[in-house]
Order: sequence, then structure tokens, then C-alpha cells
Amino acid sequence: MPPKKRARVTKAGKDDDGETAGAKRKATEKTKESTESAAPPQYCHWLMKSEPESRFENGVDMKFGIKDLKAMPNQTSCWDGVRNYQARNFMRQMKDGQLAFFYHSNCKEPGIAGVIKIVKEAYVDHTQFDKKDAHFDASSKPDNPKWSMVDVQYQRMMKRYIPLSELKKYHLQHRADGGPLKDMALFTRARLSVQPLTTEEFDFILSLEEEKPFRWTK
DNA sequence: GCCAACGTTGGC
DNA sequence: GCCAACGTTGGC
Repeated sequence: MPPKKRARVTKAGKDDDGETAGAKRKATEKTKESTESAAPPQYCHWLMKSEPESRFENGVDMKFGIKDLKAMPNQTSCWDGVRNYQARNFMRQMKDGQLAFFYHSNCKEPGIAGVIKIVKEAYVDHTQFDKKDAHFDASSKPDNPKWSMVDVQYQRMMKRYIPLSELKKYHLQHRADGGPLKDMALFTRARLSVQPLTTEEFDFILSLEEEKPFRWTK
């Protein structure tokens, strides 16, 4: 039922519980004496990247901008094609009703285009088994699927587009003065296509909608 | 189109 | 389990 979309992420390693070697090592150290419930911090806001301009991968157009989501039935789509364990694990943490920014990547002017809502929590990404899909994963078996997806629904456009360049200026400024974007994953983990935002980061970015585009003040 | 950053692979 | 080679992301 959920319509189709494409998100793009790297192929990743073979570890079937989905941690990189480094992350796993850390987790093991951490959970040695503490119990299972040494849970990761719970995030409730997200940023999800997708490409609004045409680009062909294995003969398939990866274009899926916020307008494409809005044009879907019920303005809803599954977020398939994520093939990176960190990104997948963040999707598995997502809860029904949480909000995310729809980020336009790999385009003329990258930036945050709008707000979307998680409307279905993580379930099996069927495209991993589809040989014709750009993100087919021959190493994933139906009895033990590797990759998950969520469903998202369009909420609204940003009142104004928030370009990456502007976010970066705030990031640099906040690194110096301790402001809310000082550790934003968009800059500290630039290649992650699904990333968490703290409430402070999310609220600060929303507040930018009301501001004039950033200018350096002398 | 270039290429830096970084994640993954595979030889040893 | 190190690490060089390779592949991908995504800004510019």
C-alpha cells in the first residue's frame, strides 16, 4: 500500500546485527557490566536526505524531492533503499508521529525543504530482495532481512528554504559560542543519510524560518 | 566533474 | 585484526 520512493545510501558491511566493527566494539565494552538496557539516547527528531534532482543509479532515477512525496497518495511514502547500518538503526528507533526534516541533497542548493512525519515504524524494506531495484542486496535473505524502512507523510514546506550554507554558518558560529547547532550531525557525520536531531537543534532550525537569511555581523 | 571524507572490503 | 585499496556520498 505505501507508495514507492527511493532514498540512497551506501552499501554497507556484513554484520547482521547491523553494527560496524567499531560501533560493536564500543557497545560490547559498554554493556559488559550494565544490562541490556544500556539504551542509546532516545531521539525524537530526525533529518532525512533525499535527492530532488534526477540521477541514475543502475538505470533507475533516484529523484525524490519533497514535491514527489507530496504528490504521493495520502502524501505518504515508504523510505526505502537505505543501505547503511547507522542510518537503518536510526530508522528503527523512529516512533510513530515523530517529525523529521526533509533534506534535499546532491543538488544545486542543498538544504532543508520541509517537515515530514513518521507514520509507520520500521518494517522490512522489500526492495532489498528485488533484483531489479537499484538497492538490491544479494546478501540479504528473506528469512533474515537486513534492511528496514519507515513510512513518512508530508507535513508542510518550510516557510522559507533553509540552505545548507546557512546552517553551516550557524554551525561554525555555534562551535565557537556553544550554540545549538555546534554538534549537528549534518556536519559532524556528513554522510549519514538518516540522522537524529536534538530538540534544541530541531527548535532552533524551526526558528530560522522566521529569520532573515543569515548574515555575518561585523 | 572533481575530490575530500569516510565507510567497506579483503589480503595478509 | 591491521591497513591499503576501493567505493560512495555529497558539497562545491
